[in-house]
Amino acid sequence: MVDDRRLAVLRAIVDDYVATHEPVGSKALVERHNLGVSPATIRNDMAALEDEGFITQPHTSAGRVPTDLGYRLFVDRLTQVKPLSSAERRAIQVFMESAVDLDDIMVRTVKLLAQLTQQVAMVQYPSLARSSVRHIELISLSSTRLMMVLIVDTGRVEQRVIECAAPISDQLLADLRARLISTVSGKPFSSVPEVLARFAESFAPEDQGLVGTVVATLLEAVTERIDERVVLGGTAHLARYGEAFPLSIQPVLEALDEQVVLMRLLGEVSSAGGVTVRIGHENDVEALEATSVVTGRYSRGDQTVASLGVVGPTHMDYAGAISAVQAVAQYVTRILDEQ
Amino acid sequence: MVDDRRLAVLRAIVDDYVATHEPVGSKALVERHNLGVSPATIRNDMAALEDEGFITQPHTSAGRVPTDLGYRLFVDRLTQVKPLSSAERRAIQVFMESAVDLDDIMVRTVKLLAQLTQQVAMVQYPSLARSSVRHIELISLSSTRLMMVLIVDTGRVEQRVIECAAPISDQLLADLRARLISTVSGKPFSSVPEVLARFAESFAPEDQGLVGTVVATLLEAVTERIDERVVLGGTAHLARYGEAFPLSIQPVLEALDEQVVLMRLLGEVSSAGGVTVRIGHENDVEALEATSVVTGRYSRGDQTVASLGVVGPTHMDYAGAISAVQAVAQYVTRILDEQ
DNA sequence: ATTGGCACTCACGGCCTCGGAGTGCCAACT
DNA sequence: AGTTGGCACTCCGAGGCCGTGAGTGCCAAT
Repeated sequence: MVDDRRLAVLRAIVDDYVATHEPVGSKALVERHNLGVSPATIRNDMAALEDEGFITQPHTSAGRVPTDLGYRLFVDRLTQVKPLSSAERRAIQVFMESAVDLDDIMVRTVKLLAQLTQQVAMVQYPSLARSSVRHIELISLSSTRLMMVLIVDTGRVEQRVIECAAPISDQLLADLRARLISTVSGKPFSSVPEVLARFAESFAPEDQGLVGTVVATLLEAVTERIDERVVLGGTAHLARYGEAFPLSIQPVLEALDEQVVLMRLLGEVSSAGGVTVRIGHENDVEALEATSVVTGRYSRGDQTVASLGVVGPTHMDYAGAISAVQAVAQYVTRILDEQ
Repeated sequence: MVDDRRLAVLRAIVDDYVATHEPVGSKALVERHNLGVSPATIRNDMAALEDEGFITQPHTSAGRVPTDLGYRLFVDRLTQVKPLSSAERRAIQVFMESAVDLDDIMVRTVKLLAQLTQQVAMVQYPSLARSSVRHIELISLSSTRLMMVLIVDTGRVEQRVIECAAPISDQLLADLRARLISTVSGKPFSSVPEVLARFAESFAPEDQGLVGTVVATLLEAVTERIDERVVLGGTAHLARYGEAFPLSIQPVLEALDEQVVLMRLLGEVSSAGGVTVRIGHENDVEALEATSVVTGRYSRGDQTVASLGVVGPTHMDYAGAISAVQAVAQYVTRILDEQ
């Protein structure tokens, strides 16, 4: 009973604060939400919530504001994702379906996400699909060590050292090299996994272990985010919070300017398939202490391709952001599959 | 004599205002710059400059602030571009030389430019170089009208209608189509002009007019900015101007979020080879009324490839921005040529 | 456990004052 | 004519001073 109401109070505080961006007091709370109790009772609950670290007051005799911990609890326990309206879904569909190519899809996606959430949106976007193999080389370093050199048509060069269980004969190496070259060179990264699917089978059984290792290494190199890109959109939404934003938006913009940071934000996704929310200092990027990041993953076929998400102030509409990220990720996945 | 001093005064005002972002008065002016006259004289000059529309006062009994027109005059007449220090040049060289591929060059360029100017930098970057022709089709619409359909390997489709001076025989059309396909399909855009250089010559003299038209149309389509991209960097610098920035930075960010706007900014470059400066409302983008744009062009070989530039408040360091844009454009050109 | 009452706190907005920087004008000087 | 010093005037902005009101914590009563 008591605990239930406390949660309700927390939810109400978050809701109000998100809506108004102003500390919320006990009286306003009972008026706006129909909790069937008096302000005094709420005050007690608030004191308890403050003790537990979920809310805080900017100064004595001001209303309460949720802490990062408060948002965390709110997100974990209270949010029921509100599905998008059917009108929204239709709009998304139309907007996305008119995309021309991969670049266009990404640009549209980021626009869409920024629009839906009214936040800064980011879409990670493996250029895998556009790179292709120019050449591949296998060099023997010692009897059990190989170096694989992969030359991408963008001019980039990737090197890997491969440790083999058993010594490799020069002949096998030459054979493997030749067949590998003829199989993958000129092929776009995206098709390499397919092309190599049955590659090992054509070798003698005793060599398949080694071939498998080499193939696996190559696949790893190709699948890895070699040449990733992140598109950013809706940065203007940051400016909306004027002075209300804790501190200036400058550090945030600086952070978002760094590809590396964006990658990290988008990379640190929970293994679970759903949407991840990182609140305030849960982001280990210092400049983003006052922001929350909502990320999701999208895929093509049945392999995960990359992530997308939004960045906004901690006092954001989590329910909306989560459902938008989820929905957009789904649509992108669908569009990619259709292509 | 008089006019000379007035220009000196204007320059001093711009210098001071750029440095301090505060309206500059007559007394401060004579103190900081050693104009050999008294404040009263300066006041007279200021009054004249104000009459002519070069400066203005935010309110009575405040110092003067340059108008857009004032900046224009300043840029046109007074700026002597200060060359970069040799240390700067070396740093640029090192930074740029370690670029891996085209993408990397662009990312580095935009970073560099933002760093040097402490402004928002943008680099236009024709993906021409990366697109290639998948297929080309010629369809007869009437005896003198053709439709050319160009399919790019990114999946994009370009259509052009070609009006011919004389009727075209089916046979010529079929021949042209076949030879065009075999000549350009699979070729990267960048090589198409070269590949088609002597294409028309292999046709019968009486057909060369038509073939020339078709080739010209194709070249146009290929050379045109079909699939251009713009990278943006240093947006954080906008936030530096806090409230000092006329109005909020939101509209500016919004504008910069739009590829289309960026294209326009970078596209409207004076035909002259040098650096173009557009000040305040000289940009016909409304949101950028309070900003100036400095753009330059870079090239690969001897054909102009694309533009780069910076966007900042009208009270920016024009001399620095101009020289930085110029220098970076030169370096990019050099790097591209070396590749 | 909940509630009404009460005294206390403190940010915020309005109001006023005052200093100072800057101006325009005018008369005097070169 | 151009330059200069003097002078009265304007007006922004910082600082100080309330009064108000929302909000709190505590306590006694239900």
